[in-house]
Amino acid sequence: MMAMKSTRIVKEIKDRGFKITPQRQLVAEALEGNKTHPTVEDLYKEVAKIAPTISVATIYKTLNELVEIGAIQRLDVGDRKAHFDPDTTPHNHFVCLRCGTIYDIPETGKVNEIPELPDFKVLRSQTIYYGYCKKCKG
Amino acid sequence: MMAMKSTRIVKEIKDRGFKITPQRQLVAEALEGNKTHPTVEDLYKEVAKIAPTISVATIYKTLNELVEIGAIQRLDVGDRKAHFDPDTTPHNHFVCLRCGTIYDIPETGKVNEIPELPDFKVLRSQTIYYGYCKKCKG
DNA sequence: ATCTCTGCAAAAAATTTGCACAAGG
DNA sequence: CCTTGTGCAAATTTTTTGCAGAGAT
Repeated sequence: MMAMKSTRIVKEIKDRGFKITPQRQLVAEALEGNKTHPTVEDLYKEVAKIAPTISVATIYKTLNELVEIGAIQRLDVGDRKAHFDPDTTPHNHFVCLRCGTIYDIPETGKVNEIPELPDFKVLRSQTIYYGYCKKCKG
Repeated sequence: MMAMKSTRIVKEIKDRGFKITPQRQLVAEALEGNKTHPTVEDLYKEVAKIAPTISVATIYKTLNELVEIGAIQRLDVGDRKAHFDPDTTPHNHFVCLRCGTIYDIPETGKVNEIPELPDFKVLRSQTIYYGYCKKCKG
């Protein structure tokens, strides 16, 4: 039996009636508070340190569940890999075109305002800025 | 020899010193003024009607070139397929979560404003709205 | 001739699926 | 037991790459 830290994500898994398995626990812990916007591979490597027999398929399944229940969000920045963000509150992202790092950008109020679009029911929005970060623009 | 319509995209290909081949001409024509945000497959099918021997690899190569020279833009909306948009002027997109249709949303001024981010050199931004379109929200 | 571009096929990368078995109520 | 979840492997899907030959100056 492993130590069962009860994180926010773990709680959301429970609330939705999913079982807390060691695998889900580890994926949840790897994501909780994680600001690096990891890919599936990143998370797989991270979790595999502790549970070396876990399979990538389980990571994919778990992540898809977490996205479906709204515990985390998927982030597509154009590198053809899914990134995952445990922060589901309104905020934006900056992607460095040179090093690929994804930074959180606090919402400005203006940008995150959802305009009234007569023919659409808008549920959420997502703004991505592209450019060069401090490390790379020099 | 085919009819060589000189579209904006064709012009940008020329200006960059690339040759205007029948394949590039057809991909350019398929994109010019296209508001449907087609995928590679969409474009392949479209172009293959006229040039049945064209290969998907050529479509990919052409599209990547066009994106690199800034003649068109790549659009990632979360369905794990690249979409392409010949409109490179500032505007946003709405993605219907039910039918997957991508709609153009005119810029509001507010949303497309790029905030001053001290540690970043912002080159462009991209806002995507998610929800249900008129056809699907009923 | 030379340089570029295309088509084919193979490879690579990312993600999903099917199924037998394990785990836990 | 019965349901749910895992791991493995295979299958799918999307995209890239290598190379020989075609085409255009």
